[in-house]
Amino acid sequence: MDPSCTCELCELKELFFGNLERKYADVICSGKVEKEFSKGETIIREDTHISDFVYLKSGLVKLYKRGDDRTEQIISIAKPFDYVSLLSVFSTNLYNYSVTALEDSVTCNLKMDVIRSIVKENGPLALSLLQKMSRVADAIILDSLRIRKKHLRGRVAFLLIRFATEVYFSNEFELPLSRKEMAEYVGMTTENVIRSLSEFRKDGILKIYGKTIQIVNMKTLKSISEFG
Amino acid sequence: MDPSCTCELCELKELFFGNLERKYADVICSGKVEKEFSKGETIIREDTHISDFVYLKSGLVKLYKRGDDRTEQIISIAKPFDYVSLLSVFSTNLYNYSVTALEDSVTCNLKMDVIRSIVKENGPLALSLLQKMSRVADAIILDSLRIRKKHLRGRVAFLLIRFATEVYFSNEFELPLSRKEMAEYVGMTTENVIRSLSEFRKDGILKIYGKTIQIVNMKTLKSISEFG
DNA sequence: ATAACGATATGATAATTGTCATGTCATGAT
DNA sequence: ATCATGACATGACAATTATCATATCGTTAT
Repeated sequence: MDPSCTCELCELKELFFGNLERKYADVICSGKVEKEFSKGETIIREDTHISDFVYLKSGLVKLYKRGDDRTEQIISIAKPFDYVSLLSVFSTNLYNYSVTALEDSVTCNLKMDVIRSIVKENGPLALSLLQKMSRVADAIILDSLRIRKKHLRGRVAFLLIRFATEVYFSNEFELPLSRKEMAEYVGMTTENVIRSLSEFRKDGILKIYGKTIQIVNMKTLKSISEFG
Repeated sequence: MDPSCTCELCELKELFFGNLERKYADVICSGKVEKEFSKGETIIREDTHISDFVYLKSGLVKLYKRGDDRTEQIISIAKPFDYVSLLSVFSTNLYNYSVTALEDSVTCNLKMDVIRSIVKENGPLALSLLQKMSRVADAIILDSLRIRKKHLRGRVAFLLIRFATEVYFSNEFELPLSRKEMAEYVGMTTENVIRSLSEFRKDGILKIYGKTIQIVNMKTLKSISEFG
């Protein structure tokens, strides 16, 4: 294997390389390209031709669909090694979703036709991909169902808890989303998301300094997320 | 290939057999079991151990998630050869969703461990499955986004148009869902779904005889579905 | 420095949806 | 035959959310 191909922390390594014979590993190694994106930069634009299989190495991104006017619908927030381009990639020639960096991010890109041809010759790798895709799709669908059961405040609480427990591992963090984006994710209005945050602040559940959120009363927030 | 293995109309044939050498085809053929379900019978119950890969040969089913009390959230309505157990099957040991027959249905069941082991040895088959799964997941997610953008009336209109154009291929059909199930699919209350239907009837857009729906003014219904 | 803009914030009001009560009808159980 | 039950239906009212107006603040462009 090409020694320069050292994605030490990269799940790609497990995903692909654990299942690859040397000859394929070399093909992938030599074909992979790392790309850096600053916060706010678009990584994938929907309705664009799919040429690359894109994997997130570091950073944070949003997966979303553009609307008619200036509205977007956010489908999910992805941490490193979550899917990214994994959906649609095998079913169509055009990306169905857009992806934008919420924080400075690095992706690892591989040519789709290389992936496709290697998948054909490598069952274990294919099985890994099936598992990965299955997990990603499930997570998106289940989250969406969870959110739909809640009211405004519950949705906002859910989102905050997500960031605290699964992205930043801290009760204090800087929101990677604007209020508008939070609204696009939970399917409510920007004003109403702001109102919820203000209420949480007034109730002593949160402290808010611009985009910095400190969860003071996680217990209450959790119960709001569950019921509301 | 076992000549008794004649799923003439079955997509499984294309999916598997087109990609299988004779020895694998025989394994699958001898392992497959057809099961019949009457309308209303449960095909898959969530939180149950996944042993089979289930494919819908004929009929119509709903994919849904059970709630706390007596509520369900319907995720999608599946025609023959749409996914069915395709989601979650590769990622977990327990079904994440339940599946129930909306019309008399026949499934083709294959043992998961057989599928898994064959996938490992057969790349092209794996690629077919990846494409299939990708398409199914995308359809569910995109539909869910489409529905969320609409108001009550638009959601109901959307659902009716779906049945007319993609399931029954006719402007007159018998609803396979109760009003309650329609509500569970579009994410609104049963009463409000009924109200929408009544309004459509009063406006001369539909004729309703119990579960039989006749779409009189498809053009208006479509515009309601698009805006509403 | 100033203007323009977008993000954040809040209030008033309108629109939409949910909840509860009530009633009919068809169906199946006793 | 009668009763209980659940699906369908409608109205009145409450709860929730959206829309519109307005204001502040910080940032960027000129």
